[in-house]
Amino acid sequence: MSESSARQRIQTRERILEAAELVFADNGYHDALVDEIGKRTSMSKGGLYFHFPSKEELFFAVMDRLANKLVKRAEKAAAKADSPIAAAEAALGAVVSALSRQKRLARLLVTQGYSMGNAFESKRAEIFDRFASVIRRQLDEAQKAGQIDELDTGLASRVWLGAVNEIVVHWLFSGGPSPSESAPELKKLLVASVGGNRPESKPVSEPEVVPA
Amino acid sequence: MSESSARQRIQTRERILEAAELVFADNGYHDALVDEIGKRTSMSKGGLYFHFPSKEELFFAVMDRLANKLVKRAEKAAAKADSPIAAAEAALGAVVSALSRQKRLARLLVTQGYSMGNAFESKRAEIFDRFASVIRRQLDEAQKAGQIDELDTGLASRVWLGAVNEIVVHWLFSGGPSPSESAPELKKLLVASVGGNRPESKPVSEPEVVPA
DNA sequence: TGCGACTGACCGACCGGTCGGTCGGTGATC
DNA sequence: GATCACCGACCGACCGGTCGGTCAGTCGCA
Repeated sequence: MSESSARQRIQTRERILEAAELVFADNGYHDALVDEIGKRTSMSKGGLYFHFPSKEELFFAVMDRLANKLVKRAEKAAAKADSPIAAAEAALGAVVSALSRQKRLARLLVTQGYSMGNAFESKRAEIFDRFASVIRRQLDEAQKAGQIDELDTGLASRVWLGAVNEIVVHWLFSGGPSPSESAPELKKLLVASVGGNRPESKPVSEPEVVPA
Repeated sequence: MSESSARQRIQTRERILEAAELVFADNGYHDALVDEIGKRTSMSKGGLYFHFPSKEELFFAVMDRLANKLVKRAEKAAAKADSPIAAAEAALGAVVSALSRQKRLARLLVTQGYSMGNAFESKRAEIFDRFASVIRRQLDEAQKAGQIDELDTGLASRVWLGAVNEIVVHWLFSGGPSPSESAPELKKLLVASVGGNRPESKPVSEPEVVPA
């Protein structure tokens, strides 16, 4: 049964990725030990190296998997909204609420990558660009619809992302308020930054909470 | 002459700090070698360890020194402005222009710290809080003066910081436009985010360029 | 019997930190 | 002003723990 064995294979990979996610999130790339990932997977180091060629590749795989999940979540939230500006808000809200619910996930995406050293740069850029372009697409639509000012939506999307990033980091490092707590006020600021709320925009409902 | 020897002492410390700044900026904490710092200082490892108790302490000293410089610069720029909201813009502009001029400095402040691992968290928090409170103070003033909306200035200052941070990182990692290039548009977005530009606010002149 | 999945002992490069030693200068003593 | 004790600054060979990665071997299934 090459069928079921293939299934088995990706299941094992998944198991490893999940364990690796935990370990990387807690310790950062450099301080994460391959042996520790092995322990959590109940698999030896050699076993891990059968499935992934290096610690670095494993880390990238973890990051890709997470970014995929989150981007999809953001896009889904955006699709449900009934106006472009609301969609942008919804996408942002979805990300914020997901990160708020899972500190580890937040740590991993937002800071732990850097501990890899300069090799992480292009990966970071790739992932953040994906998020930025989700926001950006909505802002472009909003602009076409006349909901917001003429402006550089590429820059604006990065401002939004950066804002979220900082709120999350502040929460993680300084014990600031949970991002989801600040979300309403944060959305107000960001929408105002692009000149939204023309006559008045209806408030956007929070995305419902679904397990990751 | 304990006088001149004390002077000598801090001069040597300064020499080390400068070399360390380069090496940490280029390689990140973990990939930076103490030996390399020694090479650049024309001093042996033992010599370095005479002046600093550990690699970690040396790194923190480098970060503190930089943060001090930049915060002072921001405060000076703010002091020159003639309205609170202009002061906030000026402070932000000063930081952006300093970082634009020195990629290495930008790298160090904005990303390389994380490569130290979780030990860096509190240092990062401390440094960013210092910048945030410079912005925040101005926003508080602006609010008192009725220049901007009622809002959480703590949150807003972090939004501003985060935005700058992301613009800088994007420049560093993805070869985006220089932050100083985006600065005017960026300022517009951020001022709008706090509801500035009431009747109209006069544009703020760029801080003059002085060597760091 | 062949093969994919997995084991775990082992390797060796790497690097922060140590420590015995060197040396130029300084100031007290005669 | 010569001698000497002393000290702070610095040297650099070396140590020792760590950890990513390897590989010969095992096991079970088809």
